[in-house]
Amino acid sequence: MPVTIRDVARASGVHISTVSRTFSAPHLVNPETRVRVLACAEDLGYRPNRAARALITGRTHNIGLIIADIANPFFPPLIKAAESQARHRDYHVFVADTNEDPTAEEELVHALAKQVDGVLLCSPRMSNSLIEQLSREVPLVVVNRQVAGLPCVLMDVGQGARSAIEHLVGLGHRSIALLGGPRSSWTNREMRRAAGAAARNGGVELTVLGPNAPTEVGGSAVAEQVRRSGVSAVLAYNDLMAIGLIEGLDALGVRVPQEVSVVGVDDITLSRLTRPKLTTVATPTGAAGRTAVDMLLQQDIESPRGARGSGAGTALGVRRTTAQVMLQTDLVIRDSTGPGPYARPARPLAAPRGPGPHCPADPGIPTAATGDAVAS
Amino acid sequence: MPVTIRDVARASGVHISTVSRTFSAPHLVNPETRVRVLACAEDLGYRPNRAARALITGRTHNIGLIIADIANPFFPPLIKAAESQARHRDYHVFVADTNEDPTAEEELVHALAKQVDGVLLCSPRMSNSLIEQLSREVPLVVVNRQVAGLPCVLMDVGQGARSAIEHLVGLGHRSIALLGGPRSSWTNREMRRAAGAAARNGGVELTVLGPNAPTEVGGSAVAEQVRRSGVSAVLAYNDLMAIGLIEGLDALGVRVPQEVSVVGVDDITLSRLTRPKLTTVATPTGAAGRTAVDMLLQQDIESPRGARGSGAGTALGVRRTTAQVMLQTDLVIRDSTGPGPYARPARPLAAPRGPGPHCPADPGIPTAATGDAVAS
DNA sequence: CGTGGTGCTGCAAAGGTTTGCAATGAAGTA
DNA sequence: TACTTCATTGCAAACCTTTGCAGCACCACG
Repeated sequence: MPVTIRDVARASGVHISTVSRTFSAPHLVNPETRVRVLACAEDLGYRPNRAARALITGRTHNIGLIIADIANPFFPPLIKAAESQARHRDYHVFVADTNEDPTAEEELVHALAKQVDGVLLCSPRMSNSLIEQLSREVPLVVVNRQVAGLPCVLMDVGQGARSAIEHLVGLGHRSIALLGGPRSSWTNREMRRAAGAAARNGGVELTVLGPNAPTEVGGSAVAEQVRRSGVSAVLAYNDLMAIGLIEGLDALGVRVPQEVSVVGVDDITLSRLTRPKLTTVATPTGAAGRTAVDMLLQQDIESPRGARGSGAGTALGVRRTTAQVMLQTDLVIRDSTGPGPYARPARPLAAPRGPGPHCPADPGIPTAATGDAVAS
Repeated sequence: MPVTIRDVARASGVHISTVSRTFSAPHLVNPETRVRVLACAEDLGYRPNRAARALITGRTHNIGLIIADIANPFFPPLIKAAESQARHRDYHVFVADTNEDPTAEEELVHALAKQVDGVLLCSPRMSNSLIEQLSREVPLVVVNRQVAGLPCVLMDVGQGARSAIEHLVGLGHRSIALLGGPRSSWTNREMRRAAGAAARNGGVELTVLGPNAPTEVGGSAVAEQVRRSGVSAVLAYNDLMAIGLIEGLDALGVRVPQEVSVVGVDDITLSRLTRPKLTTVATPTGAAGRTAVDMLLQQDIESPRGARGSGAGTALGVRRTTAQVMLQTDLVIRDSTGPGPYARPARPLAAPRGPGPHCPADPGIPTAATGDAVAS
């Protein structure tokens, strides 16, 4: 019932190879023949069978995008950027959600392997060794994880965490909690490392609470624990947790930022809509999506896998690009952070130094950073 | 380089067909042979090529999910439910985002057509006739759109809009605005129809504002217009617009719900986290995803497309299930709606009547519905 | 011993497309 | 005229898998 290349060939009185060329190499066929074939194809409603085409060319013109949790607002901007970038290059993107489940991740890579030309692994939860192994099955680009020998796109959450801690220390907080995220998250490890260093550096105490589910409920679930710990400020693994935590604290009668300051990570749209508006480390998700697609396609074009007449020597030249890109993050100060118990009348802050913390002029509740005071 | 069935056959000293059967019909092969083949396959890291398998069986064990806007929090629960349901049936789901663009929709259906066994079209923006045409190319199930001859999953937003209007009328609002969504949205038309009828019924005035982009910015963009229109209550196309509107009104110094009441639709997670918490019409998104997958697989199993030895008579029996399922919606009253200018001291409300509007006992800002007053 | 059945395996076609090579014919060149 | 070049088209192999059919060995039964 589905109309194939053969039907078109019969209808237009040419060989199937001519029909094939009409679609995949039009310059090789006589203009008159071409229009005739195209007319017949149009007439019959012919569409090339992409599976069959993929089978012989080894290229599907699809790329797979594996996402830990599609419901996390962190990801949609990344997905959209990847899609638009891919579309420019005449590729389609298939997204798959793993529900933070490493098993599902592996399974989906296998499922996608032969139906896409490459896979973007976003914030994977599986082990590095498994990733390396899977990369032998299909070209991989990893986002938010460092894997030796594979192209990676990283967001500098270390720098972000440091800025956040420094911001809190500057506000007079001496006892800070870090709400950890999933144990297997690279971002999580980076944050712990950098936040720990920054805390030592600033001479303040850092309590790590976690791991936790990187969601609102994960955040609100630790509210009680945060209160008991007696810290005056919290850096959360992501905005969702930060927002959940604020909710949870609110329910406990603890006010943010008056009693506890909270900083998130990601700068999801939502963080501008809650009350108080969230101070957070903005991550360049769009750029990450675009970059990842570029790296994948670049590596992919070099080695058209499985094609036959690939001439001599290419078998050797499977030189993979193993570039690692690190993208900047940016602290955005809003209303969820305020002066801590050890806030001293601070010297007036210098003008924003270079590309550092960004402080939007907000007419709402003044943050400590905007309030001026006498030097100590 | 990639290892094929032939390599496994060679390594284990059997014919490729035996290898094939080891995977797709294990009971047909001698247990001893089977373990040997499996061992070799494991050894070599063999994975059946799904494209090739699909080419001959006509079944990919994938289903496509086309979504208007993945960044709209309305969709993720639907996606997740569809995925989990599909996974139970040993199917994988590929999600594609169209950015509310009908052209992208069509293109993606074509791209997916031969790589999936069926497509779920969620809140499509293209025309009914185009949908019908595409349905000849690949089995389709439509969500949030009524298309004759195709299986559809609908959410009863008409009922929802009616409840919302009645709720507002009951609170003493006489002049209500409806913030329309995308023109080509079935949901949008249904809401206008039902809200219009309910308004006439209640003897109140209904102003339709729109169409608008179904996002926060779409909502905040009409804030000024809402204020000028002088209405005391607004029913928005979805929660995102409602939240955007509340923000926009806030920026204009108009307080919600004191001066204007706002009702959304969808009950996204976010609607519980904003201040004020949003009164909204909850839609059963998870159920919709599950149902749609079920309907697709059911229709799909009946007609294994393109297989060869399909015996006699099946060509006739392509009887498609054209069931249409309508799912209930549910008004959830929170804090964004309050008494209107014509609120009369209401008689004490009767206990929640049956499965109607749901009013959670909320210790926060009392809504009009929970505040008691003297009878008129 | 012949017949029938059963359990396992191999053979080869089929699915829809791409593509190197060869064939054809026409046009251009010497 | 003979030879080359070029544009156009056809031929057939190849991609990897599934599956109906046939072959084989073996056993049991009569």
